[in-house]
Amino acid sequence: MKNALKTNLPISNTVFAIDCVVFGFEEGELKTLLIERTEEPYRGCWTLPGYLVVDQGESIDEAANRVLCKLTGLTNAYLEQVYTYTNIDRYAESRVISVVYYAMIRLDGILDSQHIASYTRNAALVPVNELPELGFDHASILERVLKKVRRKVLYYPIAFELLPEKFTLTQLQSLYEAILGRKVDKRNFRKKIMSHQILMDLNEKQKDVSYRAAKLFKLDKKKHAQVVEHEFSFSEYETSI
Amino acid sequence: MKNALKTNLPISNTVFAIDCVVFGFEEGELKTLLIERTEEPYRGCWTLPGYLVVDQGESIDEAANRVLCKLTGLTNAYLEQVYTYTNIDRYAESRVISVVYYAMIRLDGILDSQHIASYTRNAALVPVNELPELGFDHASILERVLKKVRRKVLYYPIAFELLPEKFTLTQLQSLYEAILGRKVDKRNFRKKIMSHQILMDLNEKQKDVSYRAAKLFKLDKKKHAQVVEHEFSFSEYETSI
DNA sequence: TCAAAAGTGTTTTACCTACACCCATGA
DNA sequence: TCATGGGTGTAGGTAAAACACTTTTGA
Repeated sequence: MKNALKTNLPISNTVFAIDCVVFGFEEGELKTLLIERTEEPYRGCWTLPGYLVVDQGESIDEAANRVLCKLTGLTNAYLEQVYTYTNIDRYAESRVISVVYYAMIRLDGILDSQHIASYTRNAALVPVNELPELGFDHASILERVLKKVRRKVLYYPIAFELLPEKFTLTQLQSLYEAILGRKVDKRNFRKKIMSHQILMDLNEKQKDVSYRAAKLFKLDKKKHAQVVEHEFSFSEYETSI
Repeated sequence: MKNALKTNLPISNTVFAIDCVVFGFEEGELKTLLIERTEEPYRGCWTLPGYLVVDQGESIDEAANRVLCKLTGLTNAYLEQVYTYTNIDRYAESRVISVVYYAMIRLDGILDSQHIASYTRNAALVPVNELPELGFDHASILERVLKKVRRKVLYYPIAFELLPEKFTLTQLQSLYEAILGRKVDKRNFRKKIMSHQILMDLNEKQKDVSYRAAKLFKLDKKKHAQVVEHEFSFSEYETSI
C-alpha cells in the first residue's frame, strides 16, 4: 500500500521532482524510456525517469532540460510541461510534488536504444504497447501524457521531432500510426500531409534498401514556424461551432 | 523591473502558490475575477487571485478548491489545472512556484458579480475583452488559459459549466460566441449542438421576457458523461490523418 | 523474375457554410 | 400592431473516406 508511508509534513518541506516521459520512435514503434528500480519501494519495478530538483535558482524548465540531458545527452530536444502531480508519495521521508514533462527525441544512426540504455543505468526504451507494470502512479502519468500527445499530433507538428532530419513519407506515416495506435490510409495520408506544405522535397532517395528507394523529405523550417505561430489546423477543423 | 528583487534561495525555500483564473458568463460577456492589489509591488494593479499553499498535508488540487471556495463560496465548481509557472518573482522574500488553475462558475440569480465583489475584498468580475493592465506575469497566464479554454470548448462540453442549470439555445450560443470571440451562425449552431444529443428538452419556457419565450434545456447528465468518457468530437473531426 | 515497398486518382459520402423568412409573445 | 427575439430548411462546396493497381529497384 503505497500511501502507508505518507507523512504530513508542512508543505515547505515538500520536495520537487521532475518526471519525464521520453518518447522515441524505432522499429515502427513508439517507445518510452523506463528505469528499473534497484531500491524499495517498487524494487524491480519499472518507472518513469524522475529526479529531484535541488539546484539553487534553477527553474523547473531548466531542471527538466538538465534531467533530459542527464538521461540522453541531448540538450535541444522538444520538451513540454504537461501536469503537476501532488498526491505522489514517492519517498517515505517527505511529500514529493512532481512536475511532469514529455520529451521527443530523435533516434537515428547516432542515438539509438542501445546508446540510451548504456547512457543511463537500468534504462530501457520500451514500446508503449508492451509496457511492464509501472511503479508509483506512473502508469496513470504515462496515460495522461499519451492522451495529450495523441491529441496534439493532430493539430500541431510535434511528431516530426521523433524522426531523423531526413525521412520518407512511409516513415512519417508509420510514426503517426504508432502514435495514434491505428492504421491510416496511405493515399489519404500523403494528400493531407502534402497539403500542409510543411515538407521540403530534398530530391534525394533512400540508399541501401533492397527495394525501390523512397524520396527523402525534411521539415520546411520556415513553413513549420508559421504553423507553430498560427497553430492552424494540422488535421482537424478549427472553424466549427 | 520585476526581476530586480530575485534571490537565489535553495529551491527547498521555494513557496507554492495557486493562481486561479475564475471564469463567469454574464451580460453576454466572458468575465474573469481580478483582484486589485493594495500592496507593493504592483500596488493599484489588478492581478489574478492567488494564494500561498501552506497547509499541512494539503494537495495542490485540494488547495485550489479551497482557494476557489474562499473566493466565491463555491465548493463544486469545475476546476482544472493548466500549467505550473516557475519563473515568477512575485515576492521579494522567496521564489514562488505557481500552479495555475482555471475555474468555471455559474452566475445566476443567486451568485452574480455583486455577490462575488462583496465576497472578496477588492475583487471584480471583468470582461476578458476589457482587461486592465495586469501585474506580475498574469497577462501571459491569462492568455495561456484563454487559449486552452477556447480550444477545449470545441471538443469537450466545459462551456455548460458557466450557464445556469436551465438555459436557452440562444444563451448557449451567446456563451460560445463570448468564449470564441466571434459570431456563429444560429441555424448551424443549433444543428450542431442538437446533433450531439447532450441536451435535454425540459418542455419549459422562459418566463418574464417581453418577447416570445424560448425553450429551456438542460445538460443530459448521462449523455454528457458518455461524451466525457469517450471524449468524442464535440465539434472537430477526430478521425483525420 | 520476383519480392517488397513506392507512388498515384477517382468516386462517394459527410460535414460545413451560407443564407432569409415566418412565428410567438408581451408591451 | 409592433418590436423583439425564437425558431426553422436547403442548396452548394469542400474535405474526408474508401478503394487497387502500376512502378521501381535490388536481390
